[in-house]
Amino acid sequence: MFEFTLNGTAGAARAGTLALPHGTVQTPCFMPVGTHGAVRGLHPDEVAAAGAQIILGNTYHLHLRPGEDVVAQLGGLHRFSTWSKPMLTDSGGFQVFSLSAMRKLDEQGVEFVSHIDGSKRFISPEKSMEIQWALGADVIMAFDHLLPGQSSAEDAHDAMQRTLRWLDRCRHRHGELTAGDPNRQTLWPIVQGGTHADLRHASLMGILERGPWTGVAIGGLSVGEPKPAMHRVLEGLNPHLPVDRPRYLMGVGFPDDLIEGIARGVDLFDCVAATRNGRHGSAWTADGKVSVRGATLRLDPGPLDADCDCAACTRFSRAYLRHLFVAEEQLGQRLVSIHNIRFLIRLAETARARILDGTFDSWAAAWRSRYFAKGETS
RNA sequence: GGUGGGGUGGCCGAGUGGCUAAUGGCAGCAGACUGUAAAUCUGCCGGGCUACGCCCUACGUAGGUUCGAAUCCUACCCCCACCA
Repeated sequence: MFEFTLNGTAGAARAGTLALPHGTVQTPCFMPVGTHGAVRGLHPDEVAAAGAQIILGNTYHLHLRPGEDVVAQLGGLHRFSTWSKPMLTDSGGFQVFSLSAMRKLDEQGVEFVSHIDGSKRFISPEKSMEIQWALGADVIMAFDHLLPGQSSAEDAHDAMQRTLRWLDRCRHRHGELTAGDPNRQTLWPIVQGGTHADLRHASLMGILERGPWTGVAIGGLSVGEPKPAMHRVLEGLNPHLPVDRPRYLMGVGFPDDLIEGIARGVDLFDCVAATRNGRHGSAWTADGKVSVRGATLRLDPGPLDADCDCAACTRFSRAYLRHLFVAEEQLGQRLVSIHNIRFLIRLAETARARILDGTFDSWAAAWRSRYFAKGETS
């Protein structure tokens, strides 16, 4: 269980297969985010129909509501949500970052003020493991400390070292929890270190010393740093990452980020942008972004993206989708969310095919020039 | 026909002498969003410019008072309510 098989490579790009308790995942792969145990706005069948092989859940949010005890009593997150394929939960580490204004951090852990009712909640590495074990995802993440993208070397060093110390505690507690059932859930560590090459290297070395691991995540990117900085981090880590383990670039990304990540050896991605932008009326297409509310779509009978096979593109016109947004019908938000998810999943699927047939580089080059032809940024 | 109330930018609606090209809201337009405190947030929104400044045209219509009027006065037009 948790084995990763490399099926082929093209330069740094890799195509693999990851075996998890609830199924296998073919990589490269985009994982939709379902913070509260649901991909926002979508039915699990729609998520599966979009080609999702694995989705995320969130420790912090599910801990607050409904509580991991409730989820456990209802049979775990898979049964509770009826999502039967693999699942990964984030540790709450991202909330250390995103809720920085309402938390207090020390070596022991992080005290959050609940954004729901103002109550104080304490999450430590051990607590995160306990919550994630109760939720029951196939893959769980270490509780880490991440910082804004442009943090100083001193701050990044501090957070990176804390993340390593917390990793020891995560591993210890998770080992206790899974002792009787080691094939049910696996824990992945997270490389931190900001945009500082030496810190990233030290973080990875610290992680590998503590191994073995069934996968390695790269966190703390796409949090405000310039894109080339993220690319340099990935390039710096690539030669040192275990070849036979999946690499998960956390919280990334936009379509071009998937291309650049895959080209630099990343296997797994997750990002809320597909669903959030979908709800906000921004769709990705092979020719760049399309604002679904845009006046130019008013009488456009064509699909959002002529190349797309999603539930929105195979049936509805741009004019109708625009109408739904203007009329504030939820169907519009749902359809564009489905489209964006399908777009990223299909991008990863195509990348995999191109890696396997050896044409990844030329395909990626053509993809970039078309996607950015209109001069857009992402 | 009489009495009272009212006519403000695409719509609704503030504003009762200068700080008003005119508060708000809606509609419209554009943009942002990366391990989800987001069905959210931001900007533009009379016209024209050799534009972070200037010039036009604007508060029913026409005239008047005033250094200065959406704001005061007069006439007219229209709308609403009630009374005949």
